[in-house]
Amino acid sequence: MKPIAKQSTRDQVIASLRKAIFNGDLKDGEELIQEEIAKKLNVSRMPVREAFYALEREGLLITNQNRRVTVKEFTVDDINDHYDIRAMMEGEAAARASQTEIDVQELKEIQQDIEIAVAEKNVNDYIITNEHFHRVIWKSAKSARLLSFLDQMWNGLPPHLAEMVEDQMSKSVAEHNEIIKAIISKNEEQARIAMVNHVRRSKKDFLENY
Amino acid sequence: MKPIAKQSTRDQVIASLRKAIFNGDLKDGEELIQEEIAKKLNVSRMPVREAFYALEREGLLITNQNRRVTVKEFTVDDINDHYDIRAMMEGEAAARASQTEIDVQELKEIQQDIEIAVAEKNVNDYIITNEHFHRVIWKSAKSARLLSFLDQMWNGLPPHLAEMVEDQMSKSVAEHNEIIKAIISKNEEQARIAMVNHVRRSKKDFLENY
DNA sequence: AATATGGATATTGGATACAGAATACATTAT
DNA sequence: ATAATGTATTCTGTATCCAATATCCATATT
Repeated sequence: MKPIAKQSTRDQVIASLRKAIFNGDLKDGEELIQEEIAKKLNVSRMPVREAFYALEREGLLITNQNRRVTVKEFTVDDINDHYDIRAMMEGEAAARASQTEIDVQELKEIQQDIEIAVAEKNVNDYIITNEHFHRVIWKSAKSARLLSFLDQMWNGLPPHLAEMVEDQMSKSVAEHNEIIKAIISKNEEQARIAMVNHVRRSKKDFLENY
Repeated sequence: MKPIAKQSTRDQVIASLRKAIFNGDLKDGEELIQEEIAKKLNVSRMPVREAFYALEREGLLITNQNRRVTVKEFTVDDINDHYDIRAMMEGEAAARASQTEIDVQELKEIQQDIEIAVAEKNVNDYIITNEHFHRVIWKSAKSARLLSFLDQMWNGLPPHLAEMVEDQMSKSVAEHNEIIKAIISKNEEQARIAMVNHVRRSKKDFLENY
């Protein structure tokens, strides 16, 4: 038996809003009204307010003084910036992970799950398992700051903007294998480079489909 | 005439709490009660709640489910981590800044102000001008993500833990000059190295006085 | 007709009130 | 006496209420 993961209303609202933004149900630049969202989600305005605030800090919403919040519009520059910084930080995480007793077996197993998802063209499974892969590396880097920032970035850009095309997924698989190889051989700089390349290539594909 | 910078109660509470933590008025591990803080600051619980939430995301407070928030206790590992990640990010910022049309004149002027503060042994002025110096570089790096993360880090560790000793301030001045030199010569890697060294040395001094 | 002014409306920010969860304490049973 | 259970208290989370502010629209003024 596992402990029950209680979720506050606020966190549920955050999840709902994030999902809606990622789905495209809430479009870029759209104005959100506390009461409307509250009514739709059948909660009071209070948790919605706190959710707005949280998502503003995450960079997904923009709030102006006493004015409605709007869904952040991402420019090409924003996306470039996002991926460049992410590449640096994920690279650092991979480099650090390669120097620790990271559970390579776990990584390999996740990678197999990813390959299954890709073979089945199951985009949803791909997204979940891919995130898992990255998170194992982040965790092994053993840096609270790095983890927190990577977390913010992972949630910080609506992925719906780029469709997960088949082509992209298989490229990803190959790149993950490069990362695993570098980690196994405990080659710090190779791990960094492999990860940076992986993220940079994602950026390119993202922008091409944008 | 400048526009009046209205500040929400929430933001004022955030500022008060941060200051209290940095001063040591709120000690590591201390439990905070929403209503107590609200009463002390003569506001309602609501802005206090949101301030708690914001400071939790900043890493200064820890909140447990339905339980009081506590002031984060920083271990030596946390401090090492903090400075290491900051070194990486500030290094990146300096490297980027060196490749842009950064206002070197402004940097030099700030540096002069820092030198005055150091000569006068005015710790408060030193803290303000030093932050200014760093922020100019961050801004020139032209990365919203980097800026946001550096901002979080700058506010993320209570500086009261280490006294600003005279010795440290003068070392800082010399290091800043190295950074300026590298930026003037538009030497990207040199700028990065100079900044990384600067932050790493700060860490050492911080830990020695800890 | 164009611009400014004043008031109505919409919406947010903050205070208060109420409900639910966690802890501490007392009481009971073994 | 010790452990388990029930109860009271404290504090947090959510809802509702009130006040302040911004926007919108109608009207007046030049």
